[in-house]
Order: sequence, then structure tokens, then C-alpha cells
Amino acid sequence: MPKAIFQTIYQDLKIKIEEQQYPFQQLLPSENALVEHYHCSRNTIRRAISMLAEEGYVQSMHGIGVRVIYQPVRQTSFTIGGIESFQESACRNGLTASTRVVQFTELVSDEHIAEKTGFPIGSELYYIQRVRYLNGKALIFDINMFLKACVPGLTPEIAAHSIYDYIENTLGMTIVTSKRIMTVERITQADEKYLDLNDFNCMAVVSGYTYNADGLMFEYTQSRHRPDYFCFQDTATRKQGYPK
Amino acid sequence: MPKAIFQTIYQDLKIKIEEQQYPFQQLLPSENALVEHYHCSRNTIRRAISMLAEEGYVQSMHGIGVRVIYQPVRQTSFTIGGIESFQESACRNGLTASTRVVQFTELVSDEHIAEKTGFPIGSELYYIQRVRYLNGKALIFDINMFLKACVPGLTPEIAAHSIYDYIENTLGMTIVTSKRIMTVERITQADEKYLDLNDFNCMAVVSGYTYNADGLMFEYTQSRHRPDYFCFQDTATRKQGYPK
DNA sequence: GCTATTGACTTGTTTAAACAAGTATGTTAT
DNA sequence: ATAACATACTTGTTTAAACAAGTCAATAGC
Repeated sequence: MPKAIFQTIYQDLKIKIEEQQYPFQQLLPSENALVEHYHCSRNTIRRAISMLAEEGYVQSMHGIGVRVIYQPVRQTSFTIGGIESFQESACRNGLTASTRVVQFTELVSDEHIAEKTGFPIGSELYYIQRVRYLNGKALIFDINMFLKACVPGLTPEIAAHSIYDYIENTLGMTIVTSKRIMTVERITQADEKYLDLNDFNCMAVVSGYTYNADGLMFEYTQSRHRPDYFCFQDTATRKQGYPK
Repeated sequence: MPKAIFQTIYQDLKIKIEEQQYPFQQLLPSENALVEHYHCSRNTIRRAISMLAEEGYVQSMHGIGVRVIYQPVRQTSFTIGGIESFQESACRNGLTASTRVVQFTELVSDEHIAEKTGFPIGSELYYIQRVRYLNGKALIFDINMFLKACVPGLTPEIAAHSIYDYIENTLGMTIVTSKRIMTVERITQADEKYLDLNDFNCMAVVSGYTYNADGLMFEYTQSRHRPDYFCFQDTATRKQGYPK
């Protein structure tokens, strides 16, 4: 439930842009006009607009106005620069999702794991392997490692449902920042064993490092997607003011 | 040359974090301390900090402070949520880069192109195919389409050097927003013809839609990377204030 | 007719202030 | 000892104001 004013305005403008009340290539009402409409200060309006600009919804033009550059997306896509769980993504794309836990153990981080995941050597971890089904097809293979101290009481039953739901709603922990690296890697024996592969010899791999509200990295995830069901969206803005 | 105060502070803090003057997991000086140090208002400090948070350098904790969560990167990576040209990326990663233009023609957008690129039907375009070499190996195949009206005077010679350099420094146009979609696709005949493929049957594909300062989309790019030389970085922050 | 200037808009940057709210560390009262 | 409270921090939100700077159109002067 958004209580902050800028959040409310941000979401209201976002919906109006998505519904094309403010169509592609048109200008938004000027900041001063929005100030009158929402009965708030110009700073608050500017904060909402800058959030929309970051997501590629609008683009401000000095002396002119704020242009809408949002266009409806083309196909089912998996992430848009936010942090979404598998469940949330599937739901948003209108797909039937299910999960099978194929491994659930505990282990202690050694040198090799520390190098790959960033967990200090000696950390006690949960190690989980899951197969994700979309509309009945085995398409995604997930490997998760959680800091045991941060996610106590994890069970295979929770893993089969939604770990994020457990973390946020049951444990009350807040997930804040996630660093992700996308690569394309050759298929492994586990991919072949668990997934419905169509003679692809590569997988789209998203490696994620997730931090909680204390700034502590508590999760490493490797998510291996069958190429034809993978799509990753991103909006970049060119930094001004480079040296020279 | 950054003249804005918040830019200066942002870059100064960024460098200090990268040099680990503010080490991983430590807190930055409090906002009020930074206000004294930089002789500016708290808002200006907060703006610089929020930019660092967006890039995954720091994370603010209500009532506690701002924690550094930056860690030096692992390997050669190709993009970090900014807009970088091939030249800039290669330079940053210390690689020898060269480019061969294999096609340079003009064409008019038809229904099929409009669907794929978003250019309106009838737009006059430059159509360019380029092979990118890193340390002598043909690894990337680029397909570019530019709105002719926006990038007048483009030549194969410019394409062989750096189109972005031409656009920004010669034409004086500013690139602001770029929307990108990452997918993994099967190799094409052109990939086989031009690139050094190592029995991969997929390519990492980045499709980009670039907008200039007028909010006009003037470029569509498809960049096809050999999987083992591809790495894409991203930092996401979980939005607070979801409905219920 | 053409150019230059003015003025009314727009967004961009910065400051100062006030208050809310979360955290940690005391001290006090039981 | 322990619980409750006070208080001195921290970051988070919002306002109001001033000025800078870019755009655009109408107007004045030649």
C-alpha cells in the first residue's frame, strides 16, 4: 500500500501512460500543471517523473516538456529491471507455473563456492535445485544458495511454493538490491536430465546476488533458462557530464 | 566536464568506493557529515547517494546509514546498465577492437521491418551490417538501422570507426534513452558466414531501441554475440509500496 | 521582408527548513 | 536485573523559494 505521495503520483501517471491516456510521443502536462492537479509541490512531481524516466516511460526535454516514449511490450518477457519472483513473473505473463524441488541439502561454503558465489568460506548454506514448469513444460533450472542464518526454517515444502513469499511475508525480511549477471552457457548434465531441451546446446543463465535490508548478501541464485523462453528487458540512460 | 554539484559529488564518492577508501560493507559518512565536507545542502548529497544506490554501489538503511555494497567485478563484462559503444566497452576491458563493415545500404521501412524495429512504414533508413573483432577473433555481428533524417551523411568509413562518436561529436546529437531486450537465438547463415563460431548453435542477442534528446527513436540495433564472450550486468532494486 | 529582442513559457539545479520515522544507547523507575 | 522511557543520532518525505537555462512565438525595429 503506497502511502508516500510521490509513489501515488508515480503509479497514477504510469497507469495513465500504459492506458495511453497520455499517448506515445505526446507531452505530459507541464510540471506546474501537475502540481495544481495533484495539489503537491513541484519537487514531488519531479520525483515521480524521474522514476518514470528511469523505466523508459518518459523522457524530459529541457525547455520543452516531458515526452512519453512508452510503447506496449511485444511478447512475454521475464524481467524489467525489477526484482520479481518466478511466481510473480509467471502470473504477470498469464502462464501456469509449477515447481519441483529436486534437491534440498545444507552445505558449508568452501573455497570453490566462495569464489563463485561471494559467500565467505565457512558460511552455512541451504543448497536447493528446482525445476520450473511453465504450462507443463520443464523450461528453467534453478540453483539457489541461501545463508542459513538469514533464512531460518526453510523447508522443501516452502521451496516448492515460493521462497520469496516466505522471506518477505513470514520472516518479514525486506529484499532491496539484486545484482545480476546474464551469460549464455553450454548445457550441463543437469539441464539435460531435468529439462525439455529442443536440441539447444546453450542456456540463458542469470546469476543473481541478492542483498537484504541490512546490506548483507544472503542469496546466490543461478537461473538457467531454455533459450526460446527467455527474454530480458532493460532501460538504460546515458550519463551526462563525462570528463571532457 | 561535469559542472553540476551533484555530479561532482557523485563521481567523487564513486571513485572513493571503487578505490575502497570506503570499503565493502562499511557505512559512508552520514549525510550531515557529507554536507559539511562538500559544503552543500543535504538534498544535493542525497541526490548523489541515490545515483550510487541505483548502480548497486550503496544501499541506504533507514535510521542506520548508507552501506557500501560495491565489490570489484569478476571478469570482462560488456554493459552495466549504461549506454556504451563497442569502442568504449572494448577500451574499458583492455581489448584490441576492430570493425569490418560488410554491408552499407539504404532502404525504406516496410511492414515487416516496421513490426520488428518500430520504425514507421516508409521511413528512409541506413542499413548496416558489421563484424566486430576482439583480439583478432570475429565475435560479434551487428545489424544497425538508422533514421536517415536523423543521421545525415553517414558513410561506410564512419561506420568502420564509431557511429556513436560521429553522432555525438560531429552531429552534436545527444543520446538519452535506450531500451534493450536480451534474448538467445539460433545462429543464422550470416552468423556462420562472418563469425568464428565454436560449434555453438545459439547467439546472445541484444536488441536496442535508441532515442535522441527529442524523444525520437532514431536507431534500431541488433547485436549478436558469441556466447562465451558475452556478459551483461544489471542492478535491480525492489520497489517498495506494492499494493497490499 | 528580415533580424533582433522581449517575454512567457518549459525543465534543471540548489538551498533551507520542517517534520516523520527508524535505530541505538543511554538513564530511570520498578 | 529488567522493562520503560528519553534522547541523540540516522535516513525518508515534503514544501517553498529562488535562480539558471533552454524553447518558442510574438513583437519591435530596421
